[in-house]
Amino acid sequence: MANLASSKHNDKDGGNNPASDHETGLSEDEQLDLRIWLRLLTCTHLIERRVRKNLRDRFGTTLPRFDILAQIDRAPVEQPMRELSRRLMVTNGNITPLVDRLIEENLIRRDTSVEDRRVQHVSLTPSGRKVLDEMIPAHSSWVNSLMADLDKKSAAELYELLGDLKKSILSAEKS
Amino acid sequence: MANLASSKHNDKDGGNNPASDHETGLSEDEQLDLRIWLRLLTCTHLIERRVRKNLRDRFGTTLPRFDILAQIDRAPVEQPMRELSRRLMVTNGNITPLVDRLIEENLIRRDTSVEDRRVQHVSLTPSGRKVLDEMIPAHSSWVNSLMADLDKKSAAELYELLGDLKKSILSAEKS
DNA sequence: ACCAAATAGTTTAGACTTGAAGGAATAATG
DNA sequence: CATTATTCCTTCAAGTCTAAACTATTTGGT
Repeated sequence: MANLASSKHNDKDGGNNPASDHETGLSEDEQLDLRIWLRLLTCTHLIERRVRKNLRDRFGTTLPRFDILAQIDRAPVEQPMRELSRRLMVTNGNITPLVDRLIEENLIRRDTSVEDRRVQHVSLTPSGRKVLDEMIPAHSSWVNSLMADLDKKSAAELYELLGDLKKSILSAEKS
Repeated sequence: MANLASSKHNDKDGGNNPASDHETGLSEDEQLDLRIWLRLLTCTHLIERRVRKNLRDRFGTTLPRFDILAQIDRAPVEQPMRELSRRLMVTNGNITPLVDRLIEENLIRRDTSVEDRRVQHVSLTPSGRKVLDEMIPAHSSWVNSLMADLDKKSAAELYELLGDLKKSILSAEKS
């Protein structure tokens, strides 16, 4: 779901703060941050919705399953489940049933690591490889077409600024 | 979940396309688009995770419930459920049980419209008003602190570029 | 007025996600 | 070594989300 909030919250400073908005009680900067957050969510939801629909219509699969396959493919070597959950930023308990499902569909394999028997290595089957080789360029083209109106310079700037935002978030999380 | 994909997909053009990456078979622009998409997701997930945790720890509630309350508050007048689902960009069937839950908690009310009896108007109760008045500034401060390292100019640019991206997505969806 | 089409909401089945608790294996410490 | 702590994964309950089918109501075209 989204995360909507900025609103006409009561102004409690009596209008003494010149940088505050009488409707919200928030400073301009605070408002801008919230607006960024809302746009971020909007863009993410719009893209996700399109990708989900296309994955379902054209490949009969779901975004989480595709994400797992793509992440397995992305890694240089066999990776443990913990790597999947870390990279996909979801909890461990989420990965297990998704992997179960992909194994049922014969798209991936799960093998207990020889060095550490707690670890489960996950890898693509030939069948999974084949399916993914069709899905990846399709997925890329969907995203590409959604961003088609963004010129190259804007795209590069957006990429940089999102990097700055990410850094800011991570630095705030640390403290 | 995320949506990971760019990957070392096989290069099928035999290296004849000067703008393509031998590892991915994608042009630079296509790669940039995918990278933007991944960063967008990362930022969204990081912020959502923090907001969810704070809502749970400090208010014992969830993000979807907060979103509903905030969206009701945000509207100038009583709004029908369809407005909620449209603005929060979720399906209708999702809103109903969330509203049911908030009614149970005595935070909102649902009244059948007099003009059109299909329509259900949703509004805050005094209790909901009170709770929300505490949540909104808290939420704002959380987002604010996550973006603290972003200077004002960057924030303004990011906001604009996300607007451009949104426009691009919507224009692609139309066609 | 009649009736097909459209609209608002609800319900349902299936899927995903989280946080917390637990089991198995390994690492760290005395 | 023996014990404690940590790590990896699974299981579980509760909640969210979607798409599709359904009900109730209103609208539009005749």
